[in-house]
Amino acid sequence: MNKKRITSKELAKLAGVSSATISRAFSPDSRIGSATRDRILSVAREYGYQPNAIARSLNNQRSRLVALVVNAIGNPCEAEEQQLLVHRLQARQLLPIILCCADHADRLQLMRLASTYQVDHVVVFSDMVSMQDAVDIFHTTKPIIVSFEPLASDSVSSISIDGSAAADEIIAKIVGDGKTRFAYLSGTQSSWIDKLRRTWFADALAKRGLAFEAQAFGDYTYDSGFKEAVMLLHRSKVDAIICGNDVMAIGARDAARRILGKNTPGDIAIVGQDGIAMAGWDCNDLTTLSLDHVAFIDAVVELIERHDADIDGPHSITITCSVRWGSTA
Amino acid sequence: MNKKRITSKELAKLAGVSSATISRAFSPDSRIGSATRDRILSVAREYGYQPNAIARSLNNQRSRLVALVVNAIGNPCEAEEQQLLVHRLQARQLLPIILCCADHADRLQLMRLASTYQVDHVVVFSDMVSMQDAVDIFHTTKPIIVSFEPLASDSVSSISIDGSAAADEIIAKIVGDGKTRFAYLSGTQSSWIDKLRRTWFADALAKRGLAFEAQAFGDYTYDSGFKEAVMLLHRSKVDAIICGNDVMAIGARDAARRILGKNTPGDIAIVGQDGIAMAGWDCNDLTTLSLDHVAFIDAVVELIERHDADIDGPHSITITCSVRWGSTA
DNA sequence: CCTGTTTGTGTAAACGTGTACACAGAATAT
DNA sequence: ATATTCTGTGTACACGTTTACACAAACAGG
Repeated sequence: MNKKRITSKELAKLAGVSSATISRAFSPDSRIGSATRDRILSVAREYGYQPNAIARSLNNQRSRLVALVVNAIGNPCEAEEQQLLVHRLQARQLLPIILCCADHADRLQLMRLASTYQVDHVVVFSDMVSMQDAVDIFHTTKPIIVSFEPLASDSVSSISIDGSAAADEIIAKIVGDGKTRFAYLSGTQSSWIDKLRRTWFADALAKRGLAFEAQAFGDYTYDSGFKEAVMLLHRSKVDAIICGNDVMAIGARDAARRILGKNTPGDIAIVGQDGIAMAGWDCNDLTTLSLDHVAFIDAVVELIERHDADIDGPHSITITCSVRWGSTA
Repeated sequence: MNKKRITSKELAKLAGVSSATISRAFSPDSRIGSATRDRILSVAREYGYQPNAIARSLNNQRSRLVALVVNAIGNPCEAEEQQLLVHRLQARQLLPIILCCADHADRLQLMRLASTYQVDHVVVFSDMVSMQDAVDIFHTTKPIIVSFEPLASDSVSSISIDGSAAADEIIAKIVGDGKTRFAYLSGTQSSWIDKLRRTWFADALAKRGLAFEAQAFGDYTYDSGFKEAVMLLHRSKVDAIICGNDVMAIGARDAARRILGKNTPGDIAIVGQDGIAMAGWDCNDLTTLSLDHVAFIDAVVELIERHDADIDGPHSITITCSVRWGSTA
């Protein structure tokens, strides 16, 4: 049970070779006789030897650890992407370390802690961390920022997301259905990502001589979507609500139906953003500005691989959003 | 940007001390003059020095890394607990490495990889990994198994979950409402956790002279809940479905309502398990056998701390479930 | 003033790898 | 036949810390 792990030197003695040869047996492309290798591997299996990755990292200057900075784990909008990314990383023998923190100061502290572990790559999903903070903390690593905005430089790679065309499609449909009074339900007060998403819709409205009549601020949760929608609908006579994410949209839909007896899309149109799996569930069937999660994570992996191989290529990739049409708008 | 990280020896030269003193400046309880420490810390800040955690781990034999073996990240039932645990770990300066793999062989391979990193603790959430596998792979670490069943030994700690009383309450209510024909919708074919959960309800039924009339197998997803419920309701005349988790219960409810026009709880009673936040959303309002996530994670942290401090105490903790009453049963 | 303790610091070894270098022997070329 | 390459292995050091030990200086009590 609590047996100590065997080291390469001890195994060397057992196999009658030097510790260097042990190391070679575990390195695929190294000069070693195949008979020796087989013998070593067999003895290694017998004694349960595995090279110590910590020692190897120290020597190699490569830890094969990847830090993922995220807002939350439970939040479905991020979770689907996290899941995909974790799988892709693991297929490349990279281990993900999750950094997830509600408080901003704590989050920076946490990032500093992770940087101490010499992570090879950093993926920042969180819009709460500025590019500058990430670069300062991981000055040795070149972080990958998921930014919704192309801000790559020589020290940061970025993936940006363009939803303007999809937003235009959605607005066209809703306006075509005769709706004219729009509200925007933000996910956060401060985030510029939220501002950008809002702009996609605001521009589409402006093109048609319209504008948002009202705005409210939630926190990306169901409860905040519910509460803010109630207040919004009591305050003004809007007939369409664009929400910062899908979960809030579900909350808003529930509020409209339950508290005010309004149905979608007849009485009111409700639109989400993200395109999470739950949006497609029969009980939700949400119309939503949908991100292609696979393409998105493909892009992240692509950037990581370039970074790994020190390949110079474009450091910014843009993903275009599409629409998932449901029965709420 | 790609500047190399400064080492303790270099900093020592800059501060006019030896590298040992640098190390002491960063260790809270070590003999060092406070003037020296202040000077070192100030120089360190100036040059952006941080001790290399990899090197420290190699020396200390403690990595402060924790491996979390989970089934999925996106799955809400686990995600809430993962989120809580990650926060608690980070507050203790422990970094979580997520191991998440659909395929069983891959999962074992992944666990071997993580064990290579000398993780200090292992938390196995997954019911797909046997206790024996975990012990074999992490023979140096004493894994913590979340097991639903008290199987602690000197090499494994465990947290078990008892839902029998809550299941009895639920069955009492449903039978009291006049339902008699029960079906169980499992989450998996093979998992013994699923079997255990089913037993809680089966026992409660047996106490009242009843038994499950039908059984179906899904995979814990919404879609499988929907599909299996449709088949179940076409096949037999059940008027109550107990589901393996909340997400499947929502799928089953949608199927009953949409495909067969049956409403809860009048026509059919539907019960979930887990007590995820979504169960409380207005559009769901699920009756569910609910786990106290906070108590649960408290228990995990408790075991980790005991393990950390080498305190001998009971290695098994049991959490009792309660009922969340909704409008579906 | 001498002995004994405390305080602060440096020296050196250890943690477990990977790899540059050296070198012996085998294989190949001339 | 010798000269040259190639193959397989060992030796020794580096990676960046922490810490046991040694030691000088400061300080206490007699």
